[in-house]
This record gives sequence, C-alpha cells and structure tokens, in this order.
Amino acid sequence: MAQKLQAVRGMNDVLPAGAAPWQHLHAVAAEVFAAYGYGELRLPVVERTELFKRAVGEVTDVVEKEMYSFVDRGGESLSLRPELTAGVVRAGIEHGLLYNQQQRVWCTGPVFRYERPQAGRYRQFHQLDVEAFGIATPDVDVEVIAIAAALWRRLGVSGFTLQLNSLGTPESRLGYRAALVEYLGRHEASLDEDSRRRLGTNPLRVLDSKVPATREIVAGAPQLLDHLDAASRTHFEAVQRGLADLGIAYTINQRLVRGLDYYTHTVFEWTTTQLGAQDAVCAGGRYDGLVEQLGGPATPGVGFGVGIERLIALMALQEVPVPGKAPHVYFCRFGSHSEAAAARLAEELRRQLPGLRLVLNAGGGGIKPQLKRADGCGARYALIMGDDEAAQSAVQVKSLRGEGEPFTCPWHELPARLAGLLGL
RNA sequence: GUGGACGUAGCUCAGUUGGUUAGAGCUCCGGAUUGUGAUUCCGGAGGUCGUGGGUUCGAGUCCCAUCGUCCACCCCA
Repeated sequence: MAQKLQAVRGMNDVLPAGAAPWQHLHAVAAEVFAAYGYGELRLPVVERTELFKRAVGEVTDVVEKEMYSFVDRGGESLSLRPELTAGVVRAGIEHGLLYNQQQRVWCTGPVFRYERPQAGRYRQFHQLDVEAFGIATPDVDVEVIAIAAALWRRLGVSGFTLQLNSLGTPESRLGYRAALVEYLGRHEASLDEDSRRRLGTNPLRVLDSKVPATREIVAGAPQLLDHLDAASRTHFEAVQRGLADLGIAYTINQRLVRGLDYYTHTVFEWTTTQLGAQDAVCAGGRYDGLVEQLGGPATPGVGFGVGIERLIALMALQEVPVPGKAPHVYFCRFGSHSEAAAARLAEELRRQLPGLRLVLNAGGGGIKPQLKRADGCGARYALIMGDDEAAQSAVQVKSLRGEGEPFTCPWHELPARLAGLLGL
C-alpha cells in the first residue's frame, strides 16, 4: 500500500507560523557576529567523508555510527556534514585563508546526524558556528565566549550555566590519559560495559558517564587539571581571568570532555536546566592542532557551535519577544471599477514605502469576508476600496486594532498617511 | 542501538466490558434586509479512527507488524 508522504524521520518542516523566531535569531546573530568583526562563510552541506573522519575523529560516535554517508555516481564517498567546523577549516585551507593570518568567521546551516530523535535532538538540525583562526592567545578564547554571551543577551534568553574546562595540549593530555587508563584499569571490574569499552578507545569519555557506579570510581580518578603542563595552566588561568574581567560567570567542570577529538586547551559548554536531557545549547573550545591535521599550515583555532532548535525551544519557553512579521495593512477591494485601481495602488504603495507589508485581497469575496481575512492575518489596518471610493479616487483607512476612527484618504495622500500611521 | 508511553477531523481532545450512518470545542467557509472584522445566533465543509495484516457474525476499541511522535538511556548542539 502506498505509504503516506511524510518528512524523513527526525527532519522537520518550519512553517510560516513558526518562522518568526528563526528569522529573528538569524538577524540578531548576524548583527552580533558582525559587531565582533566576524565574516560569514557559506559552505556546501556535503563534503568528502574523509574530511570528517580526519577532523572529528575516526572512533567518535558521530563518525562511527551517525553520519549520512553515501557513494556518489563517481564512486566517491561523501557525507552530509555532521558538524560545521570541519568544513570551515577545509574551506579556510583551500582558499588560503589560514596562511599566516588571522581569520574571524561564522557560518550557519543544517547538519545531519543519524540518531534516535527526541525533543531537542533531530537528524537534521541547525547550528550557528563561530570560529577564530590564527590566534593562539587566551584572549580570543574569551572573545569567542563573550560572543555567545552577547548573543544570549541580545536575544533575551537567560538561565545558562557556562561550564569550563581545559584539556591542555595533546602531550599533556596523553600523560593524563595514561594515568587515567592506569587508574580505571585497576577498577575495571566495577565499570559499566560502555565505560570498559571506552577504556580502550576514548578513555576521557568515561569521565562524563552517568552510570552511578562508574561515577563513584571517577570521583577518585586523577584530575585532568593536575596534569596540565605549565603553559596550558597559564593559558587556562588567563581565560578565567578574562572571563571574570568581563563579568561572565562560569563554573569549572573537570568532567567536561568533548565528544569530538580535535579539541585542545579550553573547552566550554553553555547548558540549561530548562530543556530536559538535551541541555547543551552551545559548545565549543580550542582546537590548535586541527588545521595542521587536515593538511593546512599549523594554525590555532577556537570556536563554538550553537544548536538552533534548542535555542529556539528555549526562546519559546522563556517567551522571549520576537518581532512579528504580520502584514501592516490588508487591502479590501470589490466592485467593478475598483479592483484594477486597487491593484495599481497596492503596487504604488509598496514601491513608495519599502518596509510596508501589504496584502492585497485576492479571490474575491464580499466586504465582510475580506475584513475577516484582514483581521485574521493580523494586519493593523484595512484599506477598503469599493466603487464609491474609487469614484472619488480615495480609499477608506480603517484600524483593526482600535487605533482611531476610520477615515477616507485620497490616493495621492495615502503613502504619507500610512508612513505616519505605521512609523515607516 | 536499548527501554517505556502514545498515534481518532487543520488544532486540542471524547469515544462505555468490541455492536447499527464516529462526536465536541477551536479553526475554516457561508448567512443573520442590500458595503464594514474581532462579540452573539444559525448553517456548512472537513476523518477509509497513522499504515498493513490478523482474531471475530461484527473492531476506533483485542493481537501482530510497520511508520511516526514523545520520554529516558546512549550520544551530542
């Protein structure tokens, strides 16, 4: 039997009624990023599978079992991007953006992960991504975090906790990793199955296990921060000072390790308690080895990704005001002489008032249903033109929101009158 | 991938221990003396009860499968 046509699991439609928060978020984000001097990058959704294997890490869950990979007609293995950073770095290397220079960029778009969908977790979701390249000093770590804070402020969302940690350099991490494996190995029998498996593949991930028995063991484990070398420690302290200096509150979470392999030094996560299990709205950190690892010149980098669906869910939950895009006016027209005149006048108004949102009635109907549509679409004013008005080269202007009495206005005065009424 | 809950009109939901043409509210459309909405009144449209099998004389109501949604795990934004 023919199956009902429906969207692919975990991939959602945004309908006109739900588009306002998306538009608002994008507009605000673009402004905030520009305010910090970040330029936009627009990238393909598909990259070579190899890129993600090398960037994200071959043994990560994201690459191991969540990528949408396929072989194209030329026999090449391609993947829908599971995150944005890899593509940004690829583009940076390819176009020489990272050759001995600083780059501040941002990027947005859909990313794909084959996971079991759940509230706040979808197979196609959207991220906002901010990256700064070519700056090794901790001041950019702070800058990037401050951008996220500015975004929350401009949007009017609140209630986040900024969690902070440092992974140190790859070398210091290796030392720590050895100490951790040694410690966990001694307690292997008490670990849960997942953690035992990770012991061999990705032992740091054992640190954020939620299994109670494992947590107990982890509590006594060697601390990552104790294994930082002097330079890493200095870097991390500078980041903390910088944040304190800007009045950005944070808490250090030594169990915060990222799921992607490329992070070094600073890692951070903005979490909320308001979204259930999917509590991370924004996460990022420093990845000084990534560019080189992908074949570019050794270039430090810091950045973060924001989960747009989660942020929007939070905006809805906190009832953040979002500017509406309802029409300003709805133009009712009826009668044999007025329809064409109204169409011409509507075009003229839109031409003269570029910000004007005007819906011209179409499909006929009496004045009553037309006014009903006008009210229903949220317009502030109705313009009414029947043959009576057309005969006087005028139109009736009627407020639908109790803003004054209806009045008749000649066509040629209408642009100025509307501009005044609507503040255009 | 694991465990659990759920799936009836566009939306929110009712539907008795399986029994004749499946209901409500909201939305939508039309009307209430000829050209004025959001209140009120009247009328109308709209569902093969997610889909496919099965049990039964008979299933929205029971069973199986499948798709999807939600919750938790896992993972992560």
